[in-house]
Amino acid sequence: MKTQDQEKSAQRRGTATGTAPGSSDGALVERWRSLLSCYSGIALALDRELHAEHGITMSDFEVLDRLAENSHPSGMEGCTEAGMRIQEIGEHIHLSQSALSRTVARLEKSGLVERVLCEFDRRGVFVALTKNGRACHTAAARTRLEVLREHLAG
Amino acid sequence: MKTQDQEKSAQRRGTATGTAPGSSDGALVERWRSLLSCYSGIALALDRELHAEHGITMSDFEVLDRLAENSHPSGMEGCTEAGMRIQEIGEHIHLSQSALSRTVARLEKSGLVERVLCEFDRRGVFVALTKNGRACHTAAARTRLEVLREHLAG
DNA sequence: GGACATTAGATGCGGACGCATGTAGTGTCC
DNA sequence: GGACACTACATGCGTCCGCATCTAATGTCC
Repeated sequence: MKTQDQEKSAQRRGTATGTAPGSSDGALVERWRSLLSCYSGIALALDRELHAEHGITMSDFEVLDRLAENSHPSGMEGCTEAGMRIQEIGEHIHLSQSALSRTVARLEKSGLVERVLCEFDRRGVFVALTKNGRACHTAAARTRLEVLREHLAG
Repeated sequence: MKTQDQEKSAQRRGTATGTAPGSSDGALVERWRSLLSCYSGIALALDRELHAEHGITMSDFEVLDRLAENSHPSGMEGCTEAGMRIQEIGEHIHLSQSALSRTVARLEKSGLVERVLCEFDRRGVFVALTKNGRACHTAAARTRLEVLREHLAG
């Protein structure tokens, strides 16, 4: 189906697992491994800390973070929260639409965000931080920083 | 509950979400976001491709990869497979012990690895690539490379 | 050699994910 | 204005994960 030759030549170079030819391939895999390792370590620690200290997951925090960013983008905001469309959040987060929907549901159940039906487009939903949600985000952001300081060369 | 001040000052700097004080903190968060984004994109694509083309997950592939590395570390190997202890694999992979155990079980069920009871320590298990397992790893390694080339600046 | 801590691996459990699909509400074209 | 494609979000489903715990086999100390 494919060229066995490519792999054979890789083996001939003696570096196993495709670490062979132009060296850029090997370097690519090496970069990926390093990325994976770095991410995994931090994600594990961060998820654990966020869960232990604030009862939320990394994804939960990401959503809170987007909402917090959005609500005081320039330090000037009168209304407590205008809210963001779920879709809009989705554009700034690495989560499937379904996972995002459930994450918002979870956050709502925890009282950290509010869902407000959109008047203009009744399919849509606005999501806004509650008071508790903002407090949780503030505290969790501090936790994030601590974890990053420890695990991301600081 | 905590110092609103810190967050306020962040707002004053106008960059939201803790991008404020010593700049190293903000940079740290920025690096983390970048790492997260980079990882998420690649992981999603890689997992999809591996699943579609070889019916395995990223974790499955990682295990196959460790086994393949181990079995012909210098291009010189007579015996088909000596096998690796699960524990040993665990030292080189970012997966909990339970997840690793299940991953090996999955791979065995798919006929990609064999489990051999260890004679010396009857608690232990040796895991070795089968012929199919090696073929799958070879093919999947090519897939990985393609995905990395596309998603990791290559 | 028998009691006790320790280790290797398996497994029950609940949570989060992505994919596919369902369900409203919206735009569009005739 | 009614049919039809499309959008925004929710949900059923199967899978993978980590944590806690269990089991069986070593070691260890007396």
